[in-house]
Amino acid sequence: MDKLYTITELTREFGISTRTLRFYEDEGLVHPERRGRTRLFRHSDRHIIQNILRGRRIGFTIAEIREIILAYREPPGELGQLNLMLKRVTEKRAELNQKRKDIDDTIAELEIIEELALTRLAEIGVGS
Amino acid sequence: MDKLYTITELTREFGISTRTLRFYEDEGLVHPERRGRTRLFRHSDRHIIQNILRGRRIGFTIAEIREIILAYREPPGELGQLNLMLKRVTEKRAELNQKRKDIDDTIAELEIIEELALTRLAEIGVGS
DNA sequence: CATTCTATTGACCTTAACGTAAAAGTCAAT
DNA sequence: ATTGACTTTTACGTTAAGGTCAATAGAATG
Repeated sequence: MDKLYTITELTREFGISTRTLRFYEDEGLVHPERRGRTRLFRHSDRHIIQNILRGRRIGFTIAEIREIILAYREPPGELGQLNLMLKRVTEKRAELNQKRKDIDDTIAELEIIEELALTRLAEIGVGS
Repeated sequence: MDKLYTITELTREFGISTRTLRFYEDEGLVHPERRGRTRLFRHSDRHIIQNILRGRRIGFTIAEIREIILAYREPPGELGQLNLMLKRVTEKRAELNQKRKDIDDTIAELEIIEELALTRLAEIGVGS
């Protein structure tokens, strides 16, 4: 089962446009085969698309996403590059931890807003 | 102690530009006083700026941030609006929970990358 | 075979969130 | 009174991540 996906199959599955997938190909993130001129995506492409969308949801740029994908594919051979990569990983992790905290704080704030609204609703509901 | 902040005090504290703060004023998020023409920011403004930056870090647009700020300031009086607001809050919370999961998954992935790199480093370190 | 989808390429267009530069005013200190 | 640091408004510029549109090409189906 080496299923190949057409572009519209994937756009429907992920709720994105064909333009978006072609853009990701132009950016070198994904490498579909060709039958004639039409693209056929492999499982690996599909998996990468999922990663891209995940990265997108948490606010990574395409450049950052590409960096992570590449780091996964081919860990650099040179010492300097490896140390640089470790530093970048540490930075990213700190950034993500900050975002986690921001999200938790915002959820807490949303809950306060929710309670305000519910209280207000109860008042109106009783009064009317 | 009703300290007022100048614009550059705040840009330095938060690591943002004056342009950014003026933009936030144009967007109606912040309402500094004026002494002559120069802006003087209150504590409440400073607090809102912190909220904006937090929202920004987790990828909210200015419009979304404004919506949250307004919801906090003045819970709507009308029933339809209140119900709409509750729906939006529920949506936002779901979105934030998804982002939390995305972040956790990405952190896990970064840790794999880190281990790959450390292993590679050990190999090189021993070999040289 | 003609038609009807669906895909492709190339080009220019769009939006948010500021950046940047110009021209000019304010204020304290030298 | 000039320098220097800081501020203002106005206005055009920029970048990322696609959107949109036109013209063309294959593919599939009646």
